[in-house]
Amino acid sequence: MNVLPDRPLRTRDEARALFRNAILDAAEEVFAESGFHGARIQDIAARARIAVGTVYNHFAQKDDILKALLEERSEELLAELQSSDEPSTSFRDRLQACVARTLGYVDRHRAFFAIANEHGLFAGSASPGARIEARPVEKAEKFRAVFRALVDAGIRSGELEPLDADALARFLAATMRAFVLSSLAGGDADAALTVDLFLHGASRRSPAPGT
Amino acid sequence: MNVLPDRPLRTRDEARALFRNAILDAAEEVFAESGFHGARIQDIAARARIAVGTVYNHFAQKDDILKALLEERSEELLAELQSSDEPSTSFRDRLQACVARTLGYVDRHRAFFAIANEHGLFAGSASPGARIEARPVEKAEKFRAVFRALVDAGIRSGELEPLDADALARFLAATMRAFVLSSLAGGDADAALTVDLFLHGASRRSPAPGT
Amino acid sequence: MNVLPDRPLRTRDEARALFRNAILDAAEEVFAESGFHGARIQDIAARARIAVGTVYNHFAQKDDILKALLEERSEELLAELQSSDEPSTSFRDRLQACVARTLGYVDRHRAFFAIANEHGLFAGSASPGARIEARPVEKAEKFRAVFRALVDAGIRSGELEPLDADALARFLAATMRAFVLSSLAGGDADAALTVDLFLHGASRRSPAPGT
Amino acid sequence: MNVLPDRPLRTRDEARALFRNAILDAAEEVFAESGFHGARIQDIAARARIAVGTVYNHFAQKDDILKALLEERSEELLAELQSSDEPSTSFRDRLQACVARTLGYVDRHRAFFAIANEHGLFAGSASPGARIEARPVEKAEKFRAVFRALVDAGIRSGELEPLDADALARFLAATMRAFVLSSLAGGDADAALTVDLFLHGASRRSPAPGT
DNA sequence: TATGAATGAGCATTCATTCAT
DNA sequence: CATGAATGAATGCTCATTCAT
Repeated sequence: MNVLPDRPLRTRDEARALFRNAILDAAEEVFAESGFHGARIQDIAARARIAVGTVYNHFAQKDDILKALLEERSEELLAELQSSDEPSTSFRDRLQACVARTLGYVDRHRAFFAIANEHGLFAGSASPGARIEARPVEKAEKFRAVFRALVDAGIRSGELEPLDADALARFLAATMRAFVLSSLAGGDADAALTVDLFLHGASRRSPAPGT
Repeated sequence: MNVLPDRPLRTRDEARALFRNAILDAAEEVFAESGFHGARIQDIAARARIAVGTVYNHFAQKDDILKALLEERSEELLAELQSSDEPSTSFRDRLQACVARTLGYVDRHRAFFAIANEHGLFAGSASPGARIEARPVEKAEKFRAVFRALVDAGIRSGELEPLDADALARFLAATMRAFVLSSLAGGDADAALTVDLFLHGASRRSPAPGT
Repeated sequence: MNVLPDRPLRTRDEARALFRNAILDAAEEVFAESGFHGARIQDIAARARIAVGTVYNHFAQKDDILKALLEERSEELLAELQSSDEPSTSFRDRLQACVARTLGYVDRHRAFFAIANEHGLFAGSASPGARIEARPVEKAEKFRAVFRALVDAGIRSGELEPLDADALARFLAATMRAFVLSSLAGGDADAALTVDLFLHGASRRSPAPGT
Repeated sequence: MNVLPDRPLRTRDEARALFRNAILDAAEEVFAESGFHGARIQDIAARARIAVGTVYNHFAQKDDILKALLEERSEELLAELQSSDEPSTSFRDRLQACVARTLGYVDRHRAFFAIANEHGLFAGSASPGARIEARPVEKAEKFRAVFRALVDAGIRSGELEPLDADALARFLAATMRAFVLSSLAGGDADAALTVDLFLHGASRRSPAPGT
């Protein structure tokens, strides 16, 4: 076992956290590669360079690994989104910052997003079988809340059409998801384009002269 | 077993097709309820009121049931979308017809969509583990092609902004997906609103008077 | 697999019963050799010359095998004891017949008795851990009832001292158990001696002349 | 950990003995509650308020805890039985003292007896799987010896019927076991009745007048 | 020596697949 | 071809035991 290479361990809790993290990191990769059901605890343990039993010293069940993964990684992203939101700036700028930050996080945690999407974190999956109990849904709620808040602000400031805020929030989530997936699939993902499409749609703005 | 109650069977093939369909229908429900991995062949057989062995007389492996399901159901939808597309009408009308037809199909095949979403048919999942081999991806390609064709037509006719057609197609797929999911979740899904957001985005169009 | 060698199987139920019995027989041996916890399903399956999965086609859990074993074998013994009881004969004869029958059954089902004793069937174990749920206890109750009935008859007929019938029944069970165990351990077990000790105890009856 | 609260520890050995005893006491309870196989080292350690590793500083294997428990507790009882045996008194009195002492010990060590019975200390279990190696049997031998000695004395003094001494010893053990179990189960256990049944059996002594 | 986390062999149970009827 | 019981590889989880601190 060599989760903790060089520096001597300070505290017991520090060591625990290292193991826990090694497991989560390994699980992130294995889940992303094989899906939740296809992932074997043994694979996760092997990838983390620890024994199977050790996994169970940190998580009571396989489910709990997934839950912790979704919970903690998305909490990170949420924190990043919220901490960096500048309510004073224009709505468009806030939106673009949000998109850019998300795309950045995606780039650093491709595996997590692959999993998160499969489990409807970003925009609800419709299949109950894909969800592991209710917890992930709570997380999804938080994301929805972030989008909803953004959209509300936009409506209040008059920058967004005063439509059904929930529908707009869903539309925003979907638009972002589309470009996040494109980015995951190896494509380019342009925050400016994303925001532009969300704001102005795909229709021609400046009609060709002489039309 | 009683898949085929009243009318006497004409041909051998007719009987085979009835079994095959009963299996696919059962699988659609069971997959939607429990996810692909959670679904047991036995459950599918039971739902179809046939024996386990019979399932294997029609499909070599569990995977093949899913593949056939995605293949055939989406072929249906594709056919419906293409057959009803009136190239002569305005782009907006074609688009709205497409959205309306899709929402209608969703309503008749909720279970199929739940599955299709999980397997990235409509807008690619990023997790390889969630996909069952490569076939579904081919189907997804066909959907992309439909959207792509629509978008191309829109660009050519000058009704859409001449942006990256792939990006626009993805944007269209995502927008539709958002409202399809909302519809699946029991919400209202308005074809007109969908099209509107796709075309003009969420930003305020007619500034409040006196702004 | 060869649970059912020669004669062709008549009915489906007949085949089921053969498997079920093969499993119970195998389990009887394995449990007796290794104890319940030491016995592995695989061992039972191997001894029955069937696959592990087949065991689970007949019993939902390991526990259920033990329960069925105790239940069915003791029901057999109970039936034998009751069916052969001649209420018209003298108490002593009835008692002796009961003991003799039991010793005979023991001889034919040594393994079962080893298990039954471990699980308190015959005279309650005091350790809750050794018992598998409550069912065996119900069986034990039935045995107690048989002894109790015998003892009651003895008291009524005036052949037994009118003491606490429960205590007498316990005493009878214990006496029989002692000789059953002795018989299991390979010793001689004499029905007449058993009955004699139960009836007259160990003290000297006819004092040596000149004492 | 606080096995040794107040008084300062004299010697190293004294400390060792305290730990050892704490473990045995804890094991006695846990074994009695869950059976040997159901008991986890961790449970025993927790009950003793020490760490798992500490258990292994005192006992090399789980088995050894059980062995020591049976060994030492039964040695205590044996010592008590032997030390208090007055060879000069009448056989019946010696017997009754023996029974009374045993019942007293049972009352103070219910858990031990639950275990001892399960492991055939008092009157051999027939299941090899229930036994943990050969040691407990040696202990059982000692008990048998005590009963055997008592019975021999009885025969020699002419107070017992000169039957097979082993059979009589087994009969005595069984009789005592029956009342010990009754006592464990919460019933009354009467030393006088026990002795009486052993000596004179259950049959009517003073025929109803006029018979 | 006490500690308690790491270890991994071991086992019950599941379920896709086969095949005799 | 339908049937459904048999099959056995695969996997989650447990827990006695070890060992670095």
